[in-house]
Amino acid sequence: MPSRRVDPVTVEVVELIGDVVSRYHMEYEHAAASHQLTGAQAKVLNLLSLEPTPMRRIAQKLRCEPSNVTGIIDRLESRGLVERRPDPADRRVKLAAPTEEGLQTAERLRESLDFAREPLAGLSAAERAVLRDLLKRMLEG
Amino acid sequence: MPSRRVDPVTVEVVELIGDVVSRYHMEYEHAAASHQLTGAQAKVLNLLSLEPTPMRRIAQKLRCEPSNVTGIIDRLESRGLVERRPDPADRRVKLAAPTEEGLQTAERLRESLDFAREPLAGLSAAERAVLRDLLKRMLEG
DNA sequence: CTGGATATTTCATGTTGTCAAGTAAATGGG
DNA sequence: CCCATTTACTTGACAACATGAAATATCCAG
Repeated sequence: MPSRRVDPVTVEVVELIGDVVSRYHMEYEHAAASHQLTGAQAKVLNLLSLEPTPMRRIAQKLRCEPSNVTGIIDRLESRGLVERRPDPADRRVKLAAPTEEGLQTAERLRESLDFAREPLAGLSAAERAVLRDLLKRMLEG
Repeated sequence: MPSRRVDPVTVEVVELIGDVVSRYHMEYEHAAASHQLTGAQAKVLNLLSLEPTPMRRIAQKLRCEPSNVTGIIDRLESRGLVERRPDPADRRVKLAAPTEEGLQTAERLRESLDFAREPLAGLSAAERAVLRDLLKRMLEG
């Protein structure tokens, strides 16, 4: 029995979420590309702009293998946006940290990531609060 | 002007949408992998299960270059899930169509894509309707 | 019929992703 | 202290996905 008790509203919501996901990606990639970054690079640079992070931790955040992070950091480093620093507390660890230029790029990137802010302008403050609560409960479930 | 009037609720909603997107992807990839498919292959197979589709049209749906679709269809075809058919109306066009096995796989895939349905179960019918309307207005904006 | 547009493929190339193997450093039980 | 194990990272091999340019076949308008 493939689809039993399929509430039509649920189906609609599922489709809308698919649309949101699709739009999110499109606009994220576009914003990244406008700074000559791929989506993955933009994600990592944004992460590092909060604080220098060990390679392993980056892999966990990205939910990928650590060996993958090596390549992404390599490419960011070769462009002078990121550097590897030793961790004074553990010589095995390398902390990836943004350079000055990397921080500036991350800042400009954040500014161009208005994709979710602008569409939300159409909702009132009360509606945004309702949306927040519904999304929160959906994610908890 | 980097950050003018950044409503904290808006920021929260943006973050939650990021979470939704991340979770959607994770679960989509997982569902696809459980049928030995990549995310892109699952997306295409699902698309084709609705109707046979020209290569070019698939590229438009995926928002990628047509040359990319060639490879994805190649891999699906080599596994017997999809076949290329001539378009009787235009001999330049190739229609990608699911095989019988491809249709069955698409059907099973759909069943395992409950990722968005299950979390929504935590919301009442009225709440789902509100969520639908808010998402709809957000996407229109 | 010819010239330009369209649909697909092929090839070269780059990024992201996996896995297995290797190096270096930390850690804990004897 | 010493050795075995674990942990962090890199390397290398390989596959999928993505782009762009060039080739081929077909369509279509003039």
